[in-house]
Amino acid sequence: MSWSKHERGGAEGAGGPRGYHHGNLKEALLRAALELIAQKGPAGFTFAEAARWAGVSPAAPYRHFRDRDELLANVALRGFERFEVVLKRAWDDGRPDALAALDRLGKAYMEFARTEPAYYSAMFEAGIPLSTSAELREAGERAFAVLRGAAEKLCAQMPAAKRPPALMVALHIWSLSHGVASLFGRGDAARRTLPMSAEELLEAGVLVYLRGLGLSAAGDRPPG
Amino acid sequence: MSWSKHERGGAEGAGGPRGYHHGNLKEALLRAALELIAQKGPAGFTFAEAARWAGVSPAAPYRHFRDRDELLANVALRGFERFEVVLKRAWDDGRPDALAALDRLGKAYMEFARTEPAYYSAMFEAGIPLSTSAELREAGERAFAVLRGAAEKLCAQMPAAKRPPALMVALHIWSLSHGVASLFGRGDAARRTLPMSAEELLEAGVLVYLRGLGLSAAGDRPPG
DNA sequence: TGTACATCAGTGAACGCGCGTTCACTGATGTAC
DNA sequence: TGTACATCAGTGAACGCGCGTTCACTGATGTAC
Repeated sequence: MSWSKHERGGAEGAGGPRGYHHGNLKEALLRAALELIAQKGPAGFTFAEAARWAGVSPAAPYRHFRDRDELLANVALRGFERFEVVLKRAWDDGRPDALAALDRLGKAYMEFARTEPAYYSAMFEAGIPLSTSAELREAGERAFAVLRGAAEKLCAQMPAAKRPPALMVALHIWSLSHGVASLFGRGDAARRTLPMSAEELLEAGVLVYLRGLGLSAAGDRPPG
Repeated sequence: MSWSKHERGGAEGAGGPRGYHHGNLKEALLRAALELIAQKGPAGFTFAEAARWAGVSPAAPYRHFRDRDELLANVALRGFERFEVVLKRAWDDGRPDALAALDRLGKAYMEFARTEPAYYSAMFEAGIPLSTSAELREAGERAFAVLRGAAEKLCAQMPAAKRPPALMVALHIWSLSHGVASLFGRGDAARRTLPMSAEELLEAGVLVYLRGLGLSAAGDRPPG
């Protein structure tokens, strides 16, 4: 790896002419894919165009990725890794208390979907089988594990007699977040309009849900 | 319209040779699109292949649809219409009571997503702007109106002082349903695995949510 | 420090393919009289 | 009932295009001595 010597930005342009070797083509291709997905969705992204965008011949990408799908899967993998980091930071081990931390977690979820639509769709909407690679599946599970950890902390606050399964709680919160994000959370033309922000909608939904679980601190009057 | 004379099935095959005129090509193309979307997703579906599948020359579809997108939008339109019918039947004006009817509604939602994945992805995941046509937007709104009507009936049962906005309730239920459906509800390779059925997950989630709204009949102990 | 060499990461030309789209056309259908 | 004609819904050949993929190749880099 000689990346440190040849660190380069995205496409050709800023940085003057490059030599015969790109130096960091794999990285540049990942960024190109991200850019193209953001522009036209995971469907409208081609291997050839990624190469062009990276300023390289159409044969070059084959040195780094078997095919288009492998590149896409790598984008999704990286997306899960970032997602995990973002969610973990927001959750912050449930400090100062689980409810406040969960609120941040929801906001972070929506912010990720909004500001990284390309990652988000590679991860959840590109139809990449999780079986593509063990690495991908594990990265996805680590991201989900943050939600699950949050659910466990919440459930631990409840009296054992009326404690729901933490896994189920995590799945509910994930589903609601994903539903809000994909229906209302993005800037596409395909977006549905809404009388409130997606963040607010999600926050209100989670509060109602938690109250339903019996978490008494979770808002004592109906939200609106 | 001479369809009654020439009523035909999907692709060429059963039914013997057809004449110069197909007789019901528009219909056949819609079915072909549906079939192809089901097989390879909304991305992997081409105008030319739909024509081939309908047993017709590649130029023929242009008599019925301006381009690929218009055909896709028609699939989505028809999907919303069917979705509305299915949801309405399940809701059945809230008989015998709103909670039982809402439970049926949730099951119907999931069943539609599961048995009609092609419609479902054309409607929600193909990235077709709702602004494509007024017809499409209105069909989408009519389908959502069923959920909204259900939310209104539920809210009406609550004391006015603690009554949440029905629109918000409808959006929460829709988001949760869509989230469960798209993460766990379909047969793709991209599906996530789950320790329970998607229907059960959704039902449990809705119950918790309703309890959070203060609907006391909505299950008095935590589900699991 | 210099030289020879292996390895790596690119090139660029070529290919076959399927798609979208157009065009003048033609067979079938429906209708006016 | 029959004939002439307008309209409609197809054909099929052709085109340009961009993609995916391969191939022998070559320039740059790193390393052994």
